[in-house]
Amino acid sequence: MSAPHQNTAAEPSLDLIESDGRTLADRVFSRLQDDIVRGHLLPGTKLGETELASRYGVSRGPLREAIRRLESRKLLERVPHVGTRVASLSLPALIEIYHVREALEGMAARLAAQFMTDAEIASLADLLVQHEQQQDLKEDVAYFQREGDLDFHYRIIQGSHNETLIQMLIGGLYHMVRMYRYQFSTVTNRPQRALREHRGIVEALEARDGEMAELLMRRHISRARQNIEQQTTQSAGTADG
Amino acid sequence: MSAPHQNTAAEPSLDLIESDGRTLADRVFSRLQDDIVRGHLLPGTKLGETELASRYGVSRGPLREAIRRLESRKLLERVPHVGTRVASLSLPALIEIYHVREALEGMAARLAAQFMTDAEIASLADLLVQHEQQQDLKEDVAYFQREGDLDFHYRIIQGSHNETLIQMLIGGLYHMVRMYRYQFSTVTNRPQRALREHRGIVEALEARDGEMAELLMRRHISRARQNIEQQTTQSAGTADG
DNA sequence: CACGGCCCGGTTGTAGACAATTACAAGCTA
DNA sequence: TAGCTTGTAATTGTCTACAACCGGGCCGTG
Repeated sequence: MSAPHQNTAAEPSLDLIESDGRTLADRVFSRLQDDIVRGHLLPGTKLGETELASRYGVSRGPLREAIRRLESRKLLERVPHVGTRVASLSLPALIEIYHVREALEGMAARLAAQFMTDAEIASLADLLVQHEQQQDLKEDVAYFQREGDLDFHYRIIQGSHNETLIQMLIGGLYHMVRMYRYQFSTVTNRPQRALREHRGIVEALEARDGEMAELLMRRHISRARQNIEQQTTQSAGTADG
Repeated sequence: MSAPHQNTAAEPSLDLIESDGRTLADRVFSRLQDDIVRGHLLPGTKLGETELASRYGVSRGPLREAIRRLESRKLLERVPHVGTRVASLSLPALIEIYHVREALEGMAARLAAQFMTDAEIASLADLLVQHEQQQDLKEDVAYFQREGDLDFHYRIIQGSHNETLIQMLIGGLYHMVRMYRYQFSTVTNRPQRALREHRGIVEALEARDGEMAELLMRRHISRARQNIEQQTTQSAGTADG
């Protein structure tokens, strides 16, 4: 097993020597964020700078820059002179996020009804058809819930054509949502209903009915939140929306 | 005027040697942010790392960490291998921010009506009385517009008791709003009306009427945005809200 | 005279070494 | 034995030096 290059993928993440356009700090940032969001690094894990630096094959400089950026995204918690650990998201914090999503994505849906092009809406409808087929076939439902419906929400958010809004949701909140989903390996217990709600939203967009789109989106997210609250007061967590 | 210490305020920012609890990078971060927001560094200014480092009396390491954090707050724009410059906020971007504020602060007002303590609301009412007196005396109206009414909005935001929401508004958007105000040295042309609107919001809070508080706050911010749009299509900008 | 390639100064990106602070543990004292 | 003090190891914070990359000016050529 004597490897000339560091190409062996024994550890979850080792090499990022190959150079694209981005800088080392950028790549470490992406890599670390992915490891956190996908649950390779569990919440509360202590992150030693020296260890991480050698693990990713970079010096501590770029690593620290990546840490700083992840800290401002609330994915890492840092205490001066003490250390960095992976942020542990609490249930109340998650509920807060869903409340904010309700306001923000409701707004996004309203703007999307106004600004999305016909082509974008048609593409979104196509996506929904794919989801319905996957749903019918019972084929990898987990995938649908994990990434599929995020695509749905992403597209509507970007359809708002409001860069500030897009940045706040996709660049900020959604990392936490995704992290939560991976943490609790949650598969919604109401996929049928969620899918119906998605379809209703698309229909509102097709009708260019902004108020209706906002109403339905808010209701959709609100129900997802209520679902989380219900499930978690009993045992394990679950979400969609 | 030969000063033994670096107490002379000739340059906008020179010394931060005195050590409190925080780390160097943190202090540089605060200092830089302040210089940007208050307009000591004008939008579009090229920021050389070496020059800045010597200006603030630190090495490039802490400086770069501060830059990275300001970049994720959208106060700096960075291009790899090229350089960093102060973000120049465009009018469309500002309008976007006000649209988001409308949704977010409307939500904050609704939550504030639910969660603010009686003491907090009373204190807010006191603040408003102070503003009205300043207003009556025509005494430093600029101050009222610059910082005074921000206090008003800050308190309601924090009254929401939703940490995510607070972070997004006060930790994110409001820096841009403040920067805009300093840039255009804007004094609202409708202080009377803005003050009346503030009072209406407080009354809704006192009545614990969340829906009314949200409605009034949204209307308040919407009017401020319309005011900006009107003024800027003609000549200089102005804002409140 | 215009255009393209090359060289050079300067800036940013990265690495490694040094200093400062914290946390833990062993030893001393009451 | 309990509590405090102090010493030590390890980690983080900071600095200096080196390497890689970009931009602008110069020269040669069509």
